Amino acid sequence: MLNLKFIRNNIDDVEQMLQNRNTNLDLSEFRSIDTQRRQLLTETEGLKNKRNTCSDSIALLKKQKQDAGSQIAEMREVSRKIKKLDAQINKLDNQLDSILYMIPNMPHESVPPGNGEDDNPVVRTWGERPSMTFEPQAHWTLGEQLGILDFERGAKITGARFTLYRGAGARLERALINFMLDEHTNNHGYTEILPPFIVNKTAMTSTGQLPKFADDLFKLEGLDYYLIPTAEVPVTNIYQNEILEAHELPVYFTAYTPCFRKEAGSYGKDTRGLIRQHQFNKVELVKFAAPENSYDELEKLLVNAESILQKLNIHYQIVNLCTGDLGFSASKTYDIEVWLPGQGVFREISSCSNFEDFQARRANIRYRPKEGGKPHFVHTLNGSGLAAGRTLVAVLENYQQEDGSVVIPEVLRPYMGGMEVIR
RNA sequence: GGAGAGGUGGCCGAGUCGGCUGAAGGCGCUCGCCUGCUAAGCGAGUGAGUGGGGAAAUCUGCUCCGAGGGUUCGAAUCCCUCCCUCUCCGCCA
Repeated sequence: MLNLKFIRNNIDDVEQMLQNRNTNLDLSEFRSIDTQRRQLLTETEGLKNKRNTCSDSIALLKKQKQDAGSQIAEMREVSRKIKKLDAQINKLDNQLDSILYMIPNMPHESVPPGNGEDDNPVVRTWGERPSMTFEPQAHWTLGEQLGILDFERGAKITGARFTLYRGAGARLERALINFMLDEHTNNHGYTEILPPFIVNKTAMTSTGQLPKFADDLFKLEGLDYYLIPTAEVPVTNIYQNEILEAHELPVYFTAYTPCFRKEAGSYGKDTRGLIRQHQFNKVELVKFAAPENSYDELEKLLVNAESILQKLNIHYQIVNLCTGDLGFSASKTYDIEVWLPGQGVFREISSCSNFEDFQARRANIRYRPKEGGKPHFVHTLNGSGLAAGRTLVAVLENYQQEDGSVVIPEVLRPYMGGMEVIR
């Protein structure tokens, strides 16, 4: 969330930002609650000051065995007033919080203006479209023909948007996960994490999934526990309510987890194939950085994610999300979009974001600056490195051959027991 | 699931019959002194949040001893609820 004082002092900018992000939120309520709250706060603090000093003198009187009856009677009245005021303030605090939690992050100045995904400028492109002398197939056709993806049985076991992997398909997904983790831990300096796949409400609120996006989460019956929609949630919360030392920053974590999303509101979208599942696998990259170099860290994180596709030798492009397409918690986001010949489109395979102190403020993650003094909020970043299911889609579609077989990319073969082709 | 113990500042750890304890003592850290360097020693300082005054150094109010309620003029200290940790027993991957 944003800093209360920041909103108070820059309310016009915040309202402009809400417009740019197509967010329908009126801040007039915020204004009135905020001023009211501050009035009551001054009042109650004055009374508390009186109570504190009086309590001291009552203690003194009692020690000297003198009568303190009249003061006690007076303070009884004061305490009653304080209790009443505090209750009012508490109510206002809750109202204020619920507004604060719904305000999205301020975009960084380098974020281009725009209404939606069509306005995202392409930052750079890597590689080329594979030249195919035949009509490329979509991955769902390839996967079913090869017997490695079984959409019907997945739906039978659970429902729509659940898929059964089989044989070389299951192994290929596992190979991709292991390959990615090895790259990030061995070559990019990340520490591997295996976090809980179920988290509590506090963790979900810290990273921004709650309260606004409850509809997209799977909640466990009768508990305040949720299935994670991304490893970002448990991994960012590793340092919830902690103060790090400046020399510890930046911290790099990578984690494989399954991800669970309801995909509410996307009925009829990407219904075929592996693109939009309720459960998918992802290797995530998470960073905690000092504010002064968090944007350098974002560029590096992006490069780390890209390197996976480069080693797989798959064509992709990078877009800079515009104000209208930017996620709720992010200040800036790059999407990596991979080329899918079977569908003839670029599809998002990774989303790399700097959240600045937006999540850190919610999660209360701070660090003590080198020069000493009060702790500051860290900047948090994360990005997919990459979504494994969609990477598998990209491999199938880009490495397909005319006969429907799929060549396994060189770098994955050691992870596939030396297998070279799936046929 | 049953029985018991406990949750205090960056860490360890005191806190008596509720009141000069935002918190003793120690460690760590910072600054200074001293020894040729290192180690040791000596002295001083060192929690967080939020509000107000001042150009600033800084001064000042309020809150915080797992979380939330309650009792009281006053609670880290008493009562209730919840959460977490540890030990033992049972069960289980």
